[in-house]
Amino acid sequence: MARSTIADVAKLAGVSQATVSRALHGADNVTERTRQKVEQAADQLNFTLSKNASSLASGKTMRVILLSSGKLNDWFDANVLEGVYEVLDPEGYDVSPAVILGKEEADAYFAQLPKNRNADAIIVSSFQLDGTLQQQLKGIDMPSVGVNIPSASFCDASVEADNFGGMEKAVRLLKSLGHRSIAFAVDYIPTNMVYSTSQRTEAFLEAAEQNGYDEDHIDIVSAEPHERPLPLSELASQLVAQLLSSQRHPTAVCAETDAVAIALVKELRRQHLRVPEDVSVIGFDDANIAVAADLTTIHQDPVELGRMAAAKVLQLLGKPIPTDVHVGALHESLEPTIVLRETTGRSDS
Amino acid sequence: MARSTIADVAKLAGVSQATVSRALHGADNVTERTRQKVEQAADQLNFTLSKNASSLASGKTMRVILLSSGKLNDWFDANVLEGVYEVLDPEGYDVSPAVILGKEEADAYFAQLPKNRNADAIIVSSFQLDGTLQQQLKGIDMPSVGVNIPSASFCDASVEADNFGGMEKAVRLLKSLGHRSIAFAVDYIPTNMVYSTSQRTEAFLEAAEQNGYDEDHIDIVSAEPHERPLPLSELASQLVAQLLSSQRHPTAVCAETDAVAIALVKELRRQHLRVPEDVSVIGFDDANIAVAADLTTIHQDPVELGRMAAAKVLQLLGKPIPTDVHVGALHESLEPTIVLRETTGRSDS
DNA sequence: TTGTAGGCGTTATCAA
DNA sequence: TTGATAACGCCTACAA
Repeated sequence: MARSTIADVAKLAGVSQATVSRALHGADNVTERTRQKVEQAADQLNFTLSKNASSLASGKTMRVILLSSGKLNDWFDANVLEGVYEVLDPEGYDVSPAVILGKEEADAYFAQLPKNRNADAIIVSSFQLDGTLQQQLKGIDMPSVGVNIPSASFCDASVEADNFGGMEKAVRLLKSLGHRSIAFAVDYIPTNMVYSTSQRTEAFLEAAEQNGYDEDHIDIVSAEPHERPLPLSELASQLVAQLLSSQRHPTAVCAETDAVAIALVKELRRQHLRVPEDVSVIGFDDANIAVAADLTTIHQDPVELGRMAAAKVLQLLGKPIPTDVHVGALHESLEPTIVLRETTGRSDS
Repeated sequence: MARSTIADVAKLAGVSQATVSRALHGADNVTERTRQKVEQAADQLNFTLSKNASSLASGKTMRVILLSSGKLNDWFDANVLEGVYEVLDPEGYDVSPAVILGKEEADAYFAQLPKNRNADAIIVSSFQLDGTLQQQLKGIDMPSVGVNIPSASFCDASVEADNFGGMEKAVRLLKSLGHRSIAFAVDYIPTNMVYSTSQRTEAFLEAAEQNGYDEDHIDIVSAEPHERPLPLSELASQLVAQLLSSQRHPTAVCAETDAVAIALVKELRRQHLRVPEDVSVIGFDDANIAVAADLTTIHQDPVELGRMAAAKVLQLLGKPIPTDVHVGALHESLEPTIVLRETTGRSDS
């Protein structure tokens, strides 16, 4: 069955193509009677508008790109995608996910992007862009909104989970629990690409200082430099070794992510240290693995970040925004919360 | 900066539009020298082809729809998406995710689908389609491939994880461990939509029988009917109550999914039963929460399912298939494996 | 190997 | 409110 075109519908309904187009788009300047005729005809012919043809003619693609720095099955990225999809899909937008894993890929992608007007807007999730890329992003003619991007002022809008606020809460919790010496555990981060999570080390240091921890009571433990991702067990083993051999004897550790935290807990227990009795551990993210592992952690909500980002896209595109989506300033920050579970407790010492 | 068109490039390169098109598509019938000229010109003008215009002219959309029955942040669906993306993206295809959550949405979507030639192919993931929908899917002119769809013969191709084979392994494990009375735990499944996981109950029963368990040594515990998703703790509490009050005193339980299994483990421990000493628990899926919770489980690989599905799409589209992707028969089944962790052990009784 | 020209299915402008 | 008709940017016979 050959696809029918707007011309067929027009003929069947006895009107012009233009009218069909108007009717099917719910334009206001169409008689109710005409609209009905058209809709009937369209139904009969099993017709819907071709997105491609519409796009070509109108210049609107009805598509927005979601650029992720992680794979689509990463907890964070999958959740952002879900949020973005939730608000964009009902508005008739396709969301076109794209992933960019390293600096080279990013360069290649952005070099080709400005030329390519194949989307109405772009959402960039979770990585820092260097000066060149920022320029390129600015240079393209479509609105851009950043998600969890440090200093995202080069985007037209942005949302982020406040790493600093989150870390502050974690540190304050540890202080309340009586921990005198605390540590931060972090995987090695390749220098050629800065991710959102890399803010967290800085955030931890800042929070620790502000809460009265001095150099002699702070440890930063991190993995050896490595090219490809380390198995978590290997990572944890390196980190725990540093933790246990530190002269500062930390009794609590914040981890960069839940995954790192969980690996830490397992390795600590393997070394016959009790968590939380001997060592407290706090994660970051509150991914679904955190509840599975009963991990105390900092909760952020990437689905909501995605929703908000999508709302900003709509806003920048001059579209009405669904009432159930929050929308505030162009650049917004979400305050993480802390979730107490089983891996933190009072310090004995 | 106004977007430049193929005409601009043609002029600058001193060739015809047709040649530009050919050159940029890597057609073989273009002189190397010509190609270079064209590429240079394109570069200079910051030009790339417009996907929309190409699609319209060629009839190929270079887009494939991925239809999920779960949200995009569900473990299974996110992983399938990743797999699909991994193989389709390098081939120049966009993957356009769409989610359909209930029977009504499915009806609406499929009713509109046949009319809508906005993709080159469709991948349908993880739900059973009733007769009508099957007909509609058959009726459309684009290739369809199913992922984890029971009896997917109405798709042009399909891949699935073998629930029966997986369950068989789980049951055999329990038998080896000396468990005489075993149970299966399952959430209530709304009757208006059949998911892939609903095969698992059947699979369990079949496996149990074949391994010599009779009616007096098999329990199926399931939640009360409910409309909206139950909190897992609530679900677990219902299930554990049934488990512990059964006259058959099961010493091991297979769960429909990892999430159910983990909730079960927590609730059992809350009731002061030891896992695995008193009760063994096996999950299904080997999602990332399973390793976080040290859960013994049946491992399946949805990323690989996604990859294979995408490869089949390519195949159906008559495209060459990347060498690193497995491709076999049109309808294939993947055998799950069992992963031993900490929630299973010998039966004491 | 390259060029010419018609057409892909809509939208938008301008009249009517 | 509706109807002609010219774009939109590219592809693909077909011809050269």
